[in-house]
Amino acid sequence: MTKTPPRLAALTPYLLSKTGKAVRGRVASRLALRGVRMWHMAILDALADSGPRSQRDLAVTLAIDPSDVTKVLDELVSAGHVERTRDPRDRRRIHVKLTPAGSDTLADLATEVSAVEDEVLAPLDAAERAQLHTLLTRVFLHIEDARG
Amino acid sequence: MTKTPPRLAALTPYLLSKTGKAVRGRVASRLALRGVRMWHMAILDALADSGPRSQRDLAVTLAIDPSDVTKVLDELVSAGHVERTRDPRDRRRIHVKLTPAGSDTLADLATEVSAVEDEVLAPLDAAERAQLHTLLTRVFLHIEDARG
DNA sequence: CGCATTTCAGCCGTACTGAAATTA
DNA sequence: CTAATTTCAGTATGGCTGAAATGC
Repeated sequence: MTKTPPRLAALTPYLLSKTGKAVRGRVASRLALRGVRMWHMAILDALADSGPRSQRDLAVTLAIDPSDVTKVLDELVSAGHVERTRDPRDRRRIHVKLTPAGSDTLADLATEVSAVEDEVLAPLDAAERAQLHTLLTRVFLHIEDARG
Repeated sequence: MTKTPPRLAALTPYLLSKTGKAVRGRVASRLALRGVRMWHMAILDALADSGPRSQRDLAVTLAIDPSDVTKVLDELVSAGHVERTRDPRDRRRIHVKLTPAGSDTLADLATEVSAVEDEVLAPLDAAERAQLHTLLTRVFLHIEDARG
């Protein structure tokens, strides 16, 4: 029984921060069963959505540090989920491409996240879930472009 | 311009995790200006809400590791925000009490958090903010008692 | 020369683990 | 003796910084 102090619970930022952390933890646990972490999935997702792209692009799009992109890609490559190839037109750039295996894995990971979604949003009916998603999306977009 | 991959944006857990993290970051920056971190405020809040209590109680209530409670309290004590006294009836326990200075500081911190709330929820009107808060509260409570 | 991209080595803050010291 | 509370020391992890290597 962990009754949060009322003053904290009254603050929306606190609720956002706390539920966000809890959700992240659950998703991370699930993904760990498949041997990946958050950034692995995010990168696979970005590649599936917008096709092959440079590491730099991935870093900017996902707001992740370029040096961390390198590490995550090292693992994704050795797992056979993505392929790295030098861009012949600008040899500084490295193009990253999803492999069929990576695509399959991504589908599995999405299933895991959906499972977490069902768990976490259990107390809400379909309309309420949609409402929450809409409100969060608006807040999220607002935050996103408030920082470039 | 950080356009999140559509597949990720479609997942409520992702939105929760991401906005939660962003909000946490903003709150942390604000609190840092006053020389404190999240847990400092959470502990001050818990003390303001329910009066003096043992470190163990604080740890359980806030779901923070007892050893971390020790460290945070070290800082709160030397800042003059709380007082530690041994419980005479059970000398293993240490009772923690808010000082007037701590109480004042807490009020300031709450103001900072409210400012962040206004920033973050800017795109929502009053009714929508209330809606979001209600939905989040239900999800939060559900998560909270799903883990003891 | 300046600038962009990738990579590496290391640091820092947070959270967790394990064990000691004290008291019940 | 077992269990509860506080504390300390060490560990692991993620995100960050700074610089090197390469190419524009």
